[in-house]
Amino acid sequence: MTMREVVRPPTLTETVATAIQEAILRGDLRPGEPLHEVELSKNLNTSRGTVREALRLLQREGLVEVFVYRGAFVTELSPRRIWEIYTLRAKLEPYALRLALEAKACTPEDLAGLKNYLHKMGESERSDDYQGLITADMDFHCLLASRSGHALLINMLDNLRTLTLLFILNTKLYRSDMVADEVSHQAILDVILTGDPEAAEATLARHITDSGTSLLRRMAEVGMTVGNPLALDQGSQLTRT
Amino acid sequence: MTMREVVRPPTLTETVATAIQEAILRGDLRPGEPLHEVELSKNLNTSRGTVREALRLLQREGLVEVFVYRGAFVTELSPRRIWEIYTLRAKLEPYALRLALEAKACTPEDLAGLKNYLHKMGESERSDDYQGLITADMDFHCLLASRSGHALLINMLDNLRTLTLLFILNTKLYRSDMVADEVSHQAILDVILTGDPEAAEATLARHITDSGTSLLRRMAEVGMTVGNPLALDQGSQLTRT
DNA sequence: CTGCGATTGATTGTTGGACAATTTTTAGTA
DNA sequence: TACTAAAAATTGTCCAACAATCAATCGCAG
Repeated sequence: MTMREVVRPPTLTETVATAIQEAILRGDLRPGEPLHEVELSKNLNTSRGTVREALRLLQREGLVEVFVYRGAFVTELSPRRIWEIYTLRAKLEPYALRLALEAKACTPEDLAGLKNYLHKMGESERSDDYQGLITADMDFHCLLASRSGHALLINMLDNLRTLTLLFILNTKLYRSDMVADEVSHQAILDVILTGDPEAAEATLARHITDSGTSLLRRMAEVGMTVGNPLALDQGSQLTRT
Repeated sequence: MTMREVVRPPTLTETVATAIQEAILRGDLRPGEPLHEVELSKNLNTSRGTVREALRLLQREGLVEVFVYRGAFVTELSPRRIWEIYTLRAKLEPYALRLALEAKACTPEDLAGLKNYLHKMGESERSDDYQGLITADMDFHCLLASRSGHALLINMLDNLRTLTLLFILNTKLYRSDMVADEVSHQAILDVILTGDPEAAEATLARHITDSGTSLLRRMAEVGMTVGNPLALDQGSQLTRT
């Protein structure tokens, strides 16, 4: 008898959580919007407790912020927070790639998958499929990270990527990066094929850093605040608490 | 009227969570031990729901693992997981230090604090105060990280440090590292005083990596498994899922 | 005696209602 | 208008119950 992957039927809390998450990433629930427990429990036909747990789950992913006695809100991404997300990704994702290469964990299928996502990106771009483009982009980075085999790292990167998604989908700034990103991804793929962990790590780090700074710069140009009108502190500018 | 920091009275859930956390770090609850909701709610004079939320909080910190329909358990740290924790700390903590130095965010008081923790470590060592020694060690690293001003990063490092604590307190292996750690910390302090971010980052990275590999090596020697008797895979050895 | 399946018991998942604590809103007053 | 106090809305916490699932026990065939 072959080993079969047992799929646990998701608990109701998880179902509710993903429902809310999809609503957020679909744009039905915008950043800063309050998430009332009773309202959600009515709409989703569940109890308040279940909604509470679901909201805490999303809080763990960073998609929702919870304040005592004030409730849960869709996370508002300040430029500062976006900077934090991109700097962390720039540190962690290249490290994951390095691990994967050092362990020779990238199978030919993986490489084919990467190439496929790359192809999808180009295709989505030509057909003006914004959503598809972003999805392919995320899948590309996701596959890279997953091959590290580093569970904690993979989990962190998952959350950071979800936040990146939330940010990108709520600003239309990403579009102008499409072409640059595609050639950049091609470069990454090339480096991976050489199998040099050091070089791959450096290349990926640069790609992520560039994406982040590019987005932040254009955010500043447009004067966009992504919901939270905080100070537009540039890059490595730090403020004491 | 001066701005006053309002201290929110901790919610009951948080109180319960810290109570359980302290019990775990005190060693009353050992890794792998089950945490029954009803039992805890009786002991702590609260409702089951409150205990549930507290357990999810601890799950987010990594101190507790929750399985559907099976309950919560004190996290069992496999050598593999310990390797993951130390590699991540080795990547993130030095980066935090670098940020702090680049932003010149280290005040003289901070340096005095670091020196103080260093002093405490030496003192605790001479008086054989194991707990005090570890606490001072953690405080040292905590202060370093906090000055980065990078909220996401600080949060991640907090969780990783708690896990490190859980691990160290459940193995007596740390003791033989005491002296080495103290001189190592002194070296870190020296590099910080020079103010060179690059050098400080490198020094701290080496310190953490050394601590991790040293602990893992001695774990393997003793054949210790910290609860979970998984494969004792060495360092960067990776296994596909 | 051993290995297997069905039954039982224990524990978690989920519900609904209720009340307390706190915030937010509203109304009223100077 | 600004400030204060009452009212409404929302979250925090508790309780009791039932459903769903897991762990242990028991009986039975081999």
